[in-house]
Amino acid sequence: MASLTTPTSFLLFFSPSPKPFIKKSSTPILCHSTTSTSPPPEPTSSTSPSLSDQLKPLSLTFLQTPTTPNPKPKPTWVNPSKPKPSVLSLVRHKRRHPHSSPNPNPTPLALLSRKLSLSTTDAQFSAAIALAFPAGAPPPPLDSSLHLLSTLRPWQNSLRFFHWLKTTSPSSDATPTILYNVLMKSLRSARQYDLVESLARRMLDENTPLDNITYSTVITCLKKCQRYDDAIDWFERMYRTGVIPDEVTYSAVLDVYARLGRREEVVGLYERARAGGWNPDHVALSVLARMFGEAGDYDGIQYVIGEMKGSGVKPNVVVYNTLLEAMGRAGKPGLARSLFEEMVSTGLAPNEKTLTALIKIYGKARWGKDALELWERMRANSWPADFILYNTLLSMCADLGLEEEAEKLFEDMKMGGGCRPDSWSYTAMINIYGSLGKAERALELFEEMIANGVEPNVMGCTCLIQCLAKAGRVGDAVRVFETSLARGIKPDDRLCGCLLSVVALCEPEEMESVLACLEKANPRLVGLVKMLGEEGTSFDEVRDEFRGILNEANVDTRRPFCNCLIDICRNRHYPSQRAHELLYLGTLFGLYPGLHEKTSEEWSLNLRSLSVGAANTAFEEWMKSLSSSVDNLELLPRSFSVHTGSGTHRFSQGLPVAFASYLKTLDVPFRRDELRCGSFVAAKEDVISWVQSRAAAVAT
DNA sequence: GTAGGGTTAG
Repeated sequence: MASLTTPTSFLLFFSPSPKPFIKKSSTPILCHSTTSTSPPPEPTSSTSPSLSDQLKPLSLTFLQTPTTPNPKPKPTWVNPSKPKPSVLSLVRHKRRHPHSSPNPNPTPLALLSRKLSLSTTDAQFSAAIALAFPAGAPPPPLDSSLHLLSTLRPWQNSLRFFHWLKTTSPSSDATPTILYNVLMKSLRSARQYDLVESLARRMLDENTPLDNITYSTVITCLKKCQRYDDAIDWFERMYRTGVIPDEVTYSAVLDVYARLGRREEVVGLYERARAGGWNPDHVALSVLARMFGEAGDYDGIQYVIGEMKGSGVKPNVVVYNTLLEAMGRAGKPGLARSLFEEMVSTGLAPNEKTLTALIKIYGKARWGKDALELWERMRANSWPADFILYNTLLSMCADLGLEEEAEKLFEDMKMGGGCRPDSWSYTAMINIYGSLGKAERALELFEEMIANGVEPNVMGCTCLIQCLAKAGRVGDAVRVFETSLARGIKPDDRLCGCLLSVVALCEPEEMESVLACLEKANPRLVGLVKMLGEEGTSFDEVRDEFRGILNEANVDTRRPFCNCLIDICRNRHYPSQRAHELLYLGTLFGLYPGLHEKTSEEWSLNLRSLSVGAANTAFEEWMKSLSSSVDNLELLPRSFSVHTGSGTHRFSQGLPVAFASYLKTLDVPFRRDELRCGSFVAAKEDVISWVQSRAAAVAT
C-alpha cells in the first residue's frame, strides 16, 4: 500500500471512494461500506459441498408449485425400488420405560447411588463398588445401571461406573447404545462436552451403533461450545452411515445452521423436510423465529407465523416468547404488543421471559407508559416475576430516566423474597442517578452495593466514573477505578472509552492521574495519546498506530475512541493538524458513515454521532470544501445545513449548545433553523459572500 | 435427574 502523504487539507468531502488501509484478513473488519447497510454476503461453501448444497436439486423438485392446477398430479416417486428420499424420519424414537414401578421411598438403588456419589478418587469408587457388587455376583441389570449412570454425582463417578461396567461385562457383549446415551447426558449436564464427543468416537471405533439420541446429544454438546462446524460434521456423518435424523436431531441441526447465520440453508433444510411430509413442531418453529429475529428479518418472522398457522401448530408460550423477542429485534413494537394481546386472549399465561421481552421492547421504543402499565397489569394478575425481569424493568427506567419508578422497584426488590438486588440492579440505579447528574447518590449506591456484598461489575463502574467525571469529581472517579480494579474488575473497551473521555474533559493538572488509570487498562491508547501530542510524530505513524488500536477494539467503541482522541487533541492544544488527521482517518475507516450528503436542493453535514471536538473539526473541514466549491464555480444548492441532533438523548454531551456557541466564535453565515430542532442553515448567497469576503481579507 | 431439540439482561 502506497504511503499517504500528509495532506494539508484532508479532502474529507471530496475523496470519491476512499480505500481503507485496514488489513483485509480475518475478523476485525474495520472497513464497512459507507453506502450500503446490507449484511455481508453469506459465507460460501468450502471444499466439499455442504449437505444442503447436495440436497438443493431435490429441494427444487419438491418445491415446484405448478402455476396452473394439475388435474392429475403425477406421483414423483413411482418406482418402489427407489423409495422417496427423505431428509428426516417422521418416526420418533420410542422412549424406553423402566421395568420398576415408581417408588416414593428411597429405593436401595437410590441409596447406593448416594453412597457411590461420595467417592472422590478412583480407589474410593472401586472400594465402594466392590462392596455393592462383590466379585462373582451378577452384574447389575440394565435398568439399575441406567439409573446409576444418570444419578451419580459428580460426573467423574458416572464415568467410573461406566468403565467398571465395561470391564465387568464379557468382552463379547457389545455395550448397549443406551448406556452411552445416558452417560453422555450426564456428562453434558456437567458441561464435559469434549468428553461426550470422544465417547461418540469410541462408539464408532468399537462399532457400537449410534442412534438419533446419540447424535442429537453430541450435536447439542458441540453447539453449547460453539463448535458449529463440528456439529455439522456429525450430522453429515449420520447420513453417510445410514442413520436418518428424526425431528429432534433435525431441529437441533437447524439451530446449528441458524447460529452460524446460514439462514438460506436453514430454510432449504426446513422446506426440504416439509416437502417430505413433516409437520413442524414448537421447537422447530422457535428455532426459525429466533434466527429471523436475530437477523431483524421481519419477512422471515411473518414466514414463521404463516408456517405456524399453515401447519396447525398452536403456539405455546416458548414460541410466543421467541416471536415477541424477534418482533422486538425487527423493530416492530406495535406488532409485538398485538401478538402479546393475542397470546393472552388465547388463555396462555405469560411467564417471566414473555414479560422481560415485552419490557425490553417497550423500553427500546421509549414507550414508558406502556411499560409501566404492563407492570401494573403484572401485579394485578400476579404474573410471575424473577430478578431478570426486575433488572430489565430497572434498566428500562434508567434508559427513560424514570427515577421514582426505579426507586420503587428497587425498594420492592430489597423487601421482597427471591429477587434481591444484584450487580445488574445496582448498575441500573447508578446509571439512573448518573444520567440525571446526581453523582453523590450514584456514589452512595456504589458504596451500598459493596457494603451489601454485591460485587460491582464493569458496567456499573463505567457509569459511575462517567458521572463523577462529569460532575468534576475526577479524583473520586480515579479512586472508583482503583477500587474496582482491586476488586477484580477487568476493564473493557467501553471503560477505556470512558477514561479517554475523562482525559479529554478533565482539568490539565488531573490528566496524568487519569492517564495512569488508562495505562493499566489499555497502555497502547496512552501511547497514542502521547504520540499525538508530540510535534515530531508523522501522519503515517499516527495512521498505523490508530489503525492497530481500532483493529483490536470492539466495533461499538471505535467511533467513541476516535471522538475522544479528537477532543483530546483540541482541548489539550496538541499540534493543530492532529484533530483533522484523526477525523480524516476515522472517515477513511468508516467510523462516520453519512457524514455529509448532497442533493440538488441542499448540502448537509450530519454531526449527530460526533463529539463536540470532532463536530467542530468536521465543520471546519466542510467550510474549507465549501470555499473550494465556490472558488471552482460549482453548481451550488439553494441552502446548506448542519445537523447536531436535538441533544435530548441521554448520552448527548450537549452538542447543539456547544456547536451554537462555537459558530458564534467563527463569524460564519449559519443560523439556527427555527423549523428543525438541532439544525443550522445558511443560504447560498450568504455562503458565497462569506467566501468572497474571506478571500478579500486574505488578499489585503 | 430413569436416553435427545427451542425462549430471559447494558
